[in-house]
Amino acid sequence: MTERTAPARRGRGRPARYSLAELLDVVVAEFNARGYDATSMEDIARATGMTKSSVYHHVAGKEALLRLAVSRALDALFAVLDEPGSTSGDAVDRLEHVVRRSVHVLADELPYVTLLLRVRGNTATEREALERRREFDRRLAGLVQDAIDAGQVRADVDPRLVTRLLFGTVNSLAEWYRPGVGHGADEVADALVTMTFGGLRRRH
Amino acid sequence: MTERTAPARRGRGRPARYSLAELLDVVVAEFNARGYDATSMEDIARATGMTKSSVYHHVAGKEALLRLAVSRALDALFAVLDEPGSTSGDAVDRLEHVVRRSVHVLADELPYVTLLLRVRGNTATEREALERRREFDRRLAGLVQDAIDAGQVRADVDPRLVTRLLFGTVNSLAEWYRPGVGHGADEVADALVTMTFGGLRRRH
DNA sequence: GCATTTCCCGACCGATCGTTCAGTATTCTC
DNA sequence: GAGAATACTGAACGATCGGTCGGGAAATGC
Repeated sequence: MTERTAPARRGRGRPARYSLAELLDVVVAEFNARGYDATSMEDIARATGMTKSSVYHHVAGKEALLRLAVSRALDALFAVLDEPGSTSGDAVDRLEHVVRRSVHVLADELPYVTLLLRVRGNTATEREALERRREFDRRLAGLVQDAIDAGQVRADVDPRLVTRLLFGTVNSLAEWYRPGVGHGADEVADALVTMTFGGLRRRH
Repeated sequence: MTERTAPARRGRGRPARYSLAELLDVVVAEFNARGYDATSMEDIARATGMTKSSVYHHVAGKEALLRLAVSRALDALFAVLDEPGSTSGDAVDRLEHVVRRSVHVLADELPYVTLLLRVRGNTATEREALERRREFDRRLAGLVQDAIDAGQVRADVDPRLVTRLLFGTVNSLAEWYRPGVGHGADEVADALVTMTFGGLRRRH
């Protein structure tokens, strides 16, 4: 999305040790291990095997690395909303589709989404990320409202409250889900939908 | 719990501007606003109206402030497990009691629990807090297992997965719940139990 | 082989970090 | 009021922060 994930470009000078995407993978792992603020450029240099100044050859600075990372997560999440399953069909099915696909995005882009979910708003970059996240949450709330309006989700609970609980559950996956160990993303999505929609769907 | 919340002690010398508990309230608010690592002792001094060096008269250092704060949260959470409703009665009712009371603790001690949930393990203090959290989670998993063994919760989902989803939902409250605005803790607990237990309880 | 392009490094910058300390202010006890 | 006790301050500490810069290393194109 941001750049070709291939080793590097072909061209004139000395070949790079990292493509931008590869570099970002290493950096985001560091950010998540220690937290963005607690991770120094020295930490990043050590993790990449380069020196601090070499890192600055690839990116403008620490904040630019954060921007690249959270943008990747946000792009992946917003893409879910444009999928056919999110825009057509019964409202409750669209909602369930977005929930399931959000789980998969979280699993596929785990480090990037994890970083996004921890952004606090200290810098301009972080505040912009928070604003995009809020926009995403508004879209989700709209889906829940649609499902209630369609009479497919019980109406005796506040839709905004349901939205926060439902996607709070999804986001909490970032705290413990690890790809490859334990359950796969499909199983987790099944369990989550069973638990939450079991209580949300109108009995029939 | 940690100290008398009263203005200060009565005694010989100059009266203190803050009791330890009052100081901690201000500090934890700062930690949560910017994140622990991004909050400098200068920030804390400004928020309290004191100078940096005055803060050191009250506490040993920045890490000691964190330790006091997360201990308060952990003490409150563990206390829930010792309540009568958590130790007697049907297994599924004990589980529901712990969920509801955890929501209330999270609401009552919101800044402290929020801080606890964001601990990453950079220092010895943080790693000890993480270990206590893991012990708490183990106790929770035991409750879920009991409810499954008693045939009161559907057995076709992994108990550890259910535990993580269920209390992931509870913990996600820290991301948006604000006392005084929107719903009260009781309403949130009701909605959360309805949504999750609706899908968890065995149909009868 | 030589110019060009790209990548990378060592040394250093001013700012800020958490912390210390010697000293001053303010209060209580007697 | 003398003296003890507690609360607080200003200035400075070494360490580390994110970032800069000039130059050398390694590749391509001709």
